[in-house]
Amino acid sequence: MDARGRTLAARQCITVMDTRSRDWLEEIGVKQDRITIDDIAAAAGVSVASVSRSLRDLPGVGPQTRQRIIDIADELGYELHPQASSLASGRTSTVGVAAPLFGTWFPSRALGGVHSVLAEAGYDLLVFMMSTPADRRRFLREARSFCRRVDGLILIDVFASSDGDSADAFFNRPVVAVGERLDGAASLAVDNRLAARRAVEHLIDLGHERIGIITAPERAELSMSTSGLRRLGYDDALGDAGLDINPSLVAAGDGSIASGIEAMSRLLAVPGPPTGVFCMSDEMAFGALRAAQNAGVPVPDALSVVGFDDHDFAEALGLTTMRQSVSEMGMTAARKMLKLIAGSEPLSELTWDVPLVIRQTTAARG
Amino acid sequence: MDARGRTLAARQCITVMDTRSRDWLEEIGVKQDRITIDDIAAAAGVSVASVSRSLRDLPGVGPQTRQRIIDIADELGYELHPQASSLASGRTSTVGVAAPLFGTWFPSRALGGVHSVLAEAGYDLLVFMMSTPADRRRFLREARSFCRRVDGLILIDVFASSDGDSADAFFNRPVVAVGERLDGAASLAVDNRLAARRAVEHLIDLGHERIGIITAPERAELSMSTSGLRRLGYDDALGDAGLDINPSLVAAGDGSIASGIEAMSRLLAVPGPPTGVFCMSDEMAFGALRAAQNAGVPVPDALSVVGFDDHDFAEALGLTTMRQSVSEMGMTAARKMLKLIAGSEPLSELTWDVPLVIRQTTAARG
DNA sequence: CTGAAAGCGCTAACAG
DNA sequence: CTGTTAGCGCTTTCAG
Repeated sequence: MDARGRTLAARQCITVMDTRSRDWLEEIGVKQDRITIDDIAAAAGVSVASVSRSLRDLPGVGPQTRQRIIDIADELGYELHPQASSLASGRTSTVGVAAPLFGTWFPSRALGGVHSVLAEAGYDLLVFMMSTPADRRRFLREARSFCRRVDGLILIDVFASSDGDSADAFFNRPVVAVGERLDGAASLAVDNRLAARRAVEHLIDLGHERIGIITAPERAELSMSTSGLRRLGYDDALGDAGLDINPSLVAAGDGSIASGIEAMSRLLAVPGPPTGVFCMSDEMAFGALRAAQNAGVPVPDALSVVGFDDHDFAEALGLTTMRQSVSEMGMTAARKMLKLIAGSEPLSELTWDVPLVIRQTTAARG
Repeated sequence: MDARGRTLAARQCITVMDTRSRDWLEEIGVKQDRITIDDIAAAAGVSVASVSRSLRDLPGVGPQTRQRIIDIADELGYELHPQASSLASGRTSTVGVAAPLFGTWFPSRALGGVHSVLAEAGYDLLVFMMSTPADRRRFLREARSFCRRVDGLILIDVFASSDGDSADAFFNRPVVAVGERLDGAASLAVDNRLAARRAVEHLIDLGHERIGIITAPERAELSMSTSGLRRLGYDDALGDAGLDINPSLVAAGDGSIASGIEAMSRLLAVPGPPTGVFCMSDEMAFGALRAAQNAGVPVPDALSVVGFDDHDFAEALGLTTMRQSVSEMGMTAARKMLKLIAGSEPLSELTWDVPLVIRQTTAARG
């Protein structure tokens, strides 16, 4: 350790220990920068085994001995060395979270939920972001070594092809998937088809008959992606109501506001324009709202819009939408992970409810 | 290892090894689940030291020996045990990122930038989220043990009081702060005062004289927070232009869209309402835009609005704003961290430029 | 209830 | 260029 490091370590001690304990440390011959379990054992006059047991609330230590050890460790500012502990025990006290893109609403929100419960349980979070296809390949390549660093893996909104091993076999760790079902993983998924159907039925109930849809992109890798399922829900609702599916009322977006603006503009330009529109994401719905405004089409008087997500902005903008409660999904996923790690539960597939939240962008057909 | 674990490990091997290598493994007596450096050494007929050197591109191994070792490791699907490596070397190949709230735009975006460069450099990311004051306390309490798990710490948008140790001394690791200056840390900060001044000057240049401001909350802990500095910039601009600072044109928001709506509504109700408004965040600006729309005040004809952030939505909504390029800030911070870890650079304070981006919500006073 | 001792898998001197 | 060896700091049988 260089001079600078030494100084820093010394300063740090000042924060942690009072004068008495520092003197004491020297008295008992501890001069190192880093306090180890041996120091505590020496200071307490016991073996390292007893220290380890005491500090981890394991049985096999007398009450007064234990308390003394804890007090001393406290006073000396002892801190467990995570890597050493992990090497010896095989546990890591860390869970991995892989998600497509943290700069994006859904995964960020979910990550927040996951973190809040895991932090409380004393787990750290190792993150792996997959924005690009290259990242996805990298993940597959590095996944196994990544997984050695964690006790479990939470996959947010990531698809894993099921050819070959199931998820827990491949990663050799318990895994919980949020947003999608996954073979060999506990999952927390949304019934996208049903939810979309409900959204469109809301429009139908309001008396709308020319109902458009702004779609999100398909994922080529998957036979039935979120987008595809939501599209089926749209078809279901229209079909059940005896309404035709009009291809000119289907506009493709890419998930962004800008694409929502563009798609809505196209829809508004159709000969018989829709009086109601279902958007596969709130962001596109925001765009749709803006396009309507630009075109002078009053919402909800001349146009009803329903979104999907319940994005943070949805309430303020009065958007009627399907609520995903992503943060809560994250928390639930984290709790499930904790149980899986403890080995106290089997895998399970939970379908997350997506209620309709009616606000100000939908109204009965004028 | 229980039966289930054993099975999984076996299945996993199938993915990684072809038949030949599996037979070979048994031949040379390897029967464990986890392949260690010793197995590679045995298989290659060399010492573990040579394996370690070869795999880490360290000098001191003959070219053909090295290649043979690499091939064998590859064939056997050898994977470094991170904790063991870390325990022995003292390095962790991980950097910590602490931020207030990942569900929020600024930190999420920054995290994305940080991750992209760190991932490429082979570092993992350990995250620590501080949404609540309780989280902040927890961070201070656990920071030192958290830091043992990382080679460096990136603080996004977190304030640390400077009483007591400087940052690198306290954490005993290199730290880079993004968003704020911090004693003992490299920093990447924005000149909030100057940027706000520029925003308001833009309005002044456009001929506006009654210029309102929608403020973000102060942080009680700090004498001069982001919000306070931006307010000073507003005062600077008005002062220099010889315009009065009218307290009734100052409306407080909390950063949210909803608060922006409310604040703008208040401003619009003032006897001499502003013709231009500077919002301390884009989100509040979105709210302001909506309030104007609700009130039938055309933007930018009767009201100019300038925000601060260049939020993802700003472009689509045509908002004139001060661009922070948060993702790039994150990338720059990460690169700086890499250099600090390598020990090749001193701390530095970089002031990040915040250019004005003129879009459609500002225009000359009509 | 307590201690001794054998590792966990890898790195890094130090010899040869 | 290569091998030997002594740890890194903690956990966990196994004895006592």
